[in-house]
Amino acid sequence: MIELDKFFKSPFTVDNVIFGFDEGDLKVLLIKRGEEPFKDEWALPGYFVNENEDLDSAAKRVLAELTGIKNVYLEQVNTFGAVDRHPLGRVITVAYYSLIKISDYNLHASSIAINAKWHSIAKLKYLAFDHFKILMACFQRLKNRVRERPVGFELLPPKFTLTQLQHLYEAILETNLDKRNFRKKILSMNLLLDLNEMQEGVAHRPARLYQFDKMKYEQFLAEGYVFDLSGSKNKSSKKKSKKSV
Amino acid sequence: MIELDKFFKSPFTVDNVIFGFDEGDLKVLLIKRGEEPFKDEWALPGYFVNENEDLDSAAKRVLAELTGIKNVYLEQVNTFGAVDRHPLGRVITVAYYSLIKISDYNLHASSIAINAKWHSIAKLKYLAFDHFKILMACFQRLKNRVRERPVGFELLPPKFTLTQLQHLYEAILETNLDKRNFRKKILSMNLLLDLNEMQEGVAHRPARLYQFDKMKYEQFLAEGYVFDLSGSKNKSSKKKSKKSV
DNA sequence: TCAAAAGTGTTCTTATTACACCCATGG
DNA sequence: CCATGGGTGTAATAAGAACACTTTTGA
Repeated sequence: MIELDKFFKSPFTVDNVIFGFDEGDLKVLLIKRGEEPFKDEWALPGYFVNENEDLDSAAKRVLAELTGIKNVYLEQVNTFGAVDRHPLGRVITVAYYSLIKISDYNLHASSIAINAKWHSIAKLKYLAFDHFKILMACFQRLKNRVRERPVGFELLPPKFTLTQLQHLYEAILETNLDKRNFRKKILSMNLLLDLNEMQEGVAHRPARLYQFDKMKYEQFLAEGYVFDLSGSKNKSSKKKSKKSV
Repeated sequence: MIELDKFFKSPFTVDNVIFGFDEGDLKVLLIKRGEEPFKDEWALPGYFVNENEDLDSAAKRVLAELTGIKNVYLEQVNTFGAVDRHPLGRVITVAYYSLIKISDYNLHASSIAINAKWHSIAKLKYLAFDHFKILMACFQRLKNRVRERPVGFELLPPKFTLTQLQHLYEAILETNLDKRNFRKKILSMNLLLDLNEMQEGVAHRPARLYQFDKMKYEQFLAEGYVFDLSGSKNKSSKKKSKKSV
């Protein structure tokens, strides 16, 4: 029988890339570090995993302590274990991302959150540790996920307009979509519930409000449905020589 | 400044799902355990990570010690850290899969390999620890990968026939493909080099041999090419109510 | 001459793309 | 009455799916 104690042991952490969507922009919740190393630099919220804690639970705990939010979309992405990734010694970190509705998040709910702030992803260039690399890995995963699963709705308020939904997809996919083609496609999936309600107080024609029909999606899933959002491209989003054969 | 020593530490391992393709069947290389726990059960090859070893290096080491093969396609999939996943105490494991050409692998090359054997994935139902779950996660990842990157070629000998290639895709995707549509599609990608050589010694019309043109693929990649193998389905592969919108 | 796998085109159907104007509201 | 974003349909093109027979070889 092997003896576990004879092997190298390391502390390990979870880091959580918390995505939110606001003002047409994809954002990530970062914390300004209060101590060395990387004091006063922006970093991903994360913490050491406890002895009796599963990885997913640890990631949820990090999120709940920071935002007070539970019951959230959470996905493990990758584990970063470069020997020198932490200046004080070896620390392995398991990266997660989660999707929250910014409206649910109350910045002043917790004391930890005092140094937390939403940042537009597009503008970020650097983070403490290897966190920028981690962020990019999670962003890439989200990009892929959003095409094949209806996870985008996790980022929107329960009632939303089709234009909001389109802007969300455009922000995540970093592309432009054609309005008519997008609407045609998304409505043809029959996953949106038309609430027969309208926007109020906007200085233009008010838009219809929709809700994601989770029940229907789960029913479709059971029938072998494949969510697939690929089309509805816009001329201006074309890259060089796409040859999707 | 934080003190790393005050946090919980755990040993951690890498497990490597080594895929191979032989006789039209997708296989995985397993080891029969020589000691408790799970003595005499089949398990994934894996081992503890050393203090000065990156995760990828550890996964490569596991593969090299077992098969003697280096320079291999390797991808990290997920990290499994359930508190009770190892009966002797907490051990976190980072799962990788690798793709090798079975012809490159010499079973008798190393002493560890004495208890190693290729198993058809389709027939497996159980493995030691949580390794069956890990295997399934890696298989699922491979399924997704193979549609969007030309990784399948890593599993074939350098020269192969179109039928071998089709059978490989069928084994990974667990579906049937239409011969004519498959050929049309794969050839239209211009990623295969026709070697103008023929199979020899087969009891039927000999097939042309092809080679994957890696140079061309990398050139296409740089131009924004998107590898996408979706079509060429066969009637008999149709599932219930596919609604790919 | 038989068995076994190689090789090959066309038609139908479905999905994707491109594109421009009128509508409803608040200020 | 103006600015702002909401809402709508059609035609052209491209991709996917269905389908059957002839060829070449070794045994």
